[in-house]
Amino acid sequence: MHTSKRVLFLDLVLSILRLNGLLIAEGDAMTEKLDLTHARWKVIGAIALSTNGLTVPGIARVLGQSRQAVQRITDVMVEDEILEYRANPKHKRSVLVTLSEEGKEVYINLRDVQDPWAINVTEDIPAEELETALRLVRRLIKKFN
Amino acid sequence: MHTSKRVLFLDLVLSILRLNGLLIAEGDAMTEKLDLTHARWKVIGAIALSTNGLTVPGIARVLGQSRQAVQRITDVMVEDEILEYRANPKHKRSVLVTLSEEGKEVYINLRDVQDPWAINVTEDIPAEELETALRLVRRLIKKFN
DNA sequence: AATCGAATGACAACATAATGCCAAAATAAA
DNA sequence: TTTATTTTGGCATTATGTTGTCATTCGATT
Repeated sequence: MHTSKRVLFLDLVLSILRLNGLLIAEGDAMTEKLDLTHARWKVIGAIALSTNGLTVPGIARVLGQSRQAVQRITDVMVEDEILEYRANPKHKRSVLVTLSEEGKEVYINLRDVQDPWAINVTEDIPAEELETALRLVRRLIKKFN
Repeated sequence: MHTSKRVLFLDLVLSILRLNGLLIAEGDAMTEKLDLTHARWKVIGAIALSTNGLTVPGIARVLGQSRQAVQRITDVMVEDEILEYRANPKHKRSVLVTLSEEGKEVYINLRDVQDPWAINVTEDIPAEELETALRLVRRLIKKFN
């Protein structure tokens, strides 16, 4: 049966919205014992994946959120000594957000629960399918940037 | 270059979080003139795609959200006469949420902006890729249900 | 029919995020 | 350099969503 691309795409959009909600629930359940919330582990994940450090608006762009929302979270995480603000050589006002020593430990603990989860979930999914999906998702992201 | 499935998957997860944010921004920009917010068009979309009507918790399941959040939105949308609560033959307390006459018009307007957008975005993307991605996303949704 | 567990509605408290606004700084363009 | 545009920080307001709790209803099991 032939389904039009339009319907296919709208279905994909709704499914991604749904998967987003489920992923957040998964993450929250997974990080419950680490005293993390999704707002927090999303920020930690974004920073950990970056190579040269990220500014607050940079994190917001990676996460597809408003910079104000990210700023709020990073401020309290700096207070909690999970994150640190460091001078940004490329920008006087916009500081870089980095993991503190404690934050790095948190990240290690995060990976300790995240990795087995990722391995388990993808157990029966070929890498090729993941790659194809990732390529498409990135392609869409580019369009909307 | 070979990337492990684990990293691939975690990358996909972050990308989906990001795409989610961008899709919401796209939708909000698109529906600005329709006086809709993403919380609202998500509900309208879910109802419109259902065949036999949906209850509030049903909508929440489709959207991957809490039923309380959906209830809050549907309550104000009923006040605004976009939605209607109808008796549910299968459940005494859990009513069905349907589009009112005005709501149907809103949905028509929604499709008027949504369809060209969907067609435009998928212009250079083969249907097969969309199908593959949709299959994977649904597969993941099933895992997390 | 009686009972038990799951689903639902209702409400409150809280967390997260978006929006709007303005000033300062950075970047790009002239 | 000067000007214009964009980015950023900060702040307040509002919107959205989650979590927790309790009573009611539904559905399944016995």
